[in-house]
Amino acid sequence: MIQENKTQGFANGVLTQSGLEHLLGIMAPQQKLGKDETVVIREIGPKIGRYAPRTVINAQGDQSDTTYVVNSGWGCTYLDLPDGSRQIADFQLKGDIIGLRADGVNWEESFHAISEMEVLELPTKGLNQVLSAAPNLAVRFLFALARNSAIRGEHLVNIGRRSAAVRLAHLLLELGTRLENAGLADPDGYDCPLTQHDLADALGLTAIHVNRMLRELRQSNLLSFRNGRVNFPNRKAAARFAHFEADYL
Amino acid sequence: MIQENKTQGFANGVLTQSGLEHLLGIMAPQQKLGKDETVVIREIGPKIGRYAPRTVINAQGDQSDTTYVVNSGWGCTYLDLPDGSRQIADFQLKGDIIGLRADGVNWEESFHAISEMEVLELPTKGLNQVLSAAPNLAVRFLFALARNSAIRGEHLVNIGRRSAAVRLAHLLLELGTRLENAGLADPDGYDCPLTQHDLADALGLTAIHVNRMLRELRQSNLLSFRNGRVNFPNRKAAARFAHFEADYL
DNA sequence: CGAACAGTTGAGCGCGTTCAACCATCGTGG
DNA sequence: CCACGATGGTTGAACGCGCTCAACTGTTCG
Repeated sequence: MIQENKTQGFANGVLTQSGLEHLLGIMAPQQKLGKDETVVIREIGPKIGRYAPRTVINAQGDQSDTTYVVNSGWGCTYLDLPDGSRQIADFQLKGDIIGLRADGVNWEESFHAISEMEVLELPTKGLNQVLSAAPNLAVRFLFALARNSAIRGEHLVNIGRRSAAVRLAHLLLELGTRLENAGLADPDGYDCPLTQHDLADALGLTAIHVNRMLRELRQSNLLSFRNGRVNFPNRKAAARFAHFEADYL
Repeated sequence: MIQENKTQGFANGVLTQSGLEHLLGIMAPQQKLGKDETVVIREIGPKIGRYAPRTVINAQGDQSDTTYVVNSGWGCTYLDLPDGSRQIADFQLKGDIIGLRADGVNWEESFHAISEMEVLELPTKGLNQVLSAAPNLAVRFLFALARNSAIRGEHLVNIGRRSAAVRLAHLLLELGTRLENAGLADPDGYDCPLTQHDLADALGLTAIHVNRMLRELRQSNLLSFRNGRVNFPNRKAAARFAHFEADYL
């Protein structure tokens, strides 16, 4: 039990009942768990995928018919541009869904494992049957998608209208809150596998400028990010500085 | 019939069967229309809302329990910032849904009518019942939300990684394609009720710079936007310039 | 040991901003 | 009927945030 919590994984790649229930709960905490949901999930033949850090799970333009639900680890979805740069749309943590879309619509983003990841893989084509059999599950997916849309809206505000330092602080606060909501961090900080380059690609900045802004934030005693660890020495001040309000998560 | 198509509205504020079917089709064109869908929509007591141009339909933070589906006109969802500026997350055209989310989650964006709008208003709390009665409809909502998420992803790329002129061209091409998909425009141009200020707020720019970039695009013969009309004298060149690919829509 | 990768710091440039005028159009009231 | 204020659009000048280019420092891994 303690071991399972520590790794946040399913035991030996087996889809345990408690693990699945826990995951669905985090996917959409507002929606109480229906008894049928786990049953129906199992009926559509889910697989458990494990991916090494820094591997591409699904590439831009792939004709994949898989919908993913993150169970452990950090991922990101991004778009590559012709000039070689990329833009990360959002980061995926436990309970986030990726790739759900209409049949025949190409998957125009890439999905990438940042740390080691364990994901639930569901064939998208079985979705229709799943929903008709378990309306609770349909609502759960809807809510998860709605939150995803809200997160992207907040990222748009961040990139479009905020200065580099505020942007950076906002993103690091968001990630901290999301980890907390998934039961994976406490308010004073968290382990973060992102590089400065990842942050830059998510924030529409260069890695060099991210580096400078991190120094500024550290020297202002608002937050620090060094050696894979984010710390909030004064989280209230950081939230005020970044205009961060967790309501959208 | 011709009159209805011209105004793209329901007759006299009445929810006609053909109008409703048409709207659901545009919401998620990939999904063929189930017989039960319109019936169930009617069961949850939909209203038809009409809004004058430049009015707020739903304000940031409102405890609204309404999900909207645009039937005619242009809207936008945006977030206001403490410094008085705002960021438009996306524009809503016919078939787009707004406000779908979990119970108890605040609506953290504002929804604004840009032109005169006609919207279908559905009580969000009835959603659960709707989905259990009509799984086809649930899938339709899922697909509409997934497309919305994809559009926001593309907007993130736009704002995060492209120059002002490319950004602007990309957005105007996207809006043109979306209007075409809804049967409201042809490839050479469309009527556009947006101000340069609206465009600026969507693109993370100032209205002044939008003005300059529009002049540049016009002088390059890529596209023009004057007096409420967008024209594409050379759409292929414009699409190449903007790296616009319509796959995500 | 050396290659590859992530992080760090400095100097100078340029895109998009701010500030400031000014014009055109339109609805409104004296 | 024109005066007017409000709104949207247009243009110029100068500033500054974040970029580019460049160099250098760890650290990890073959």
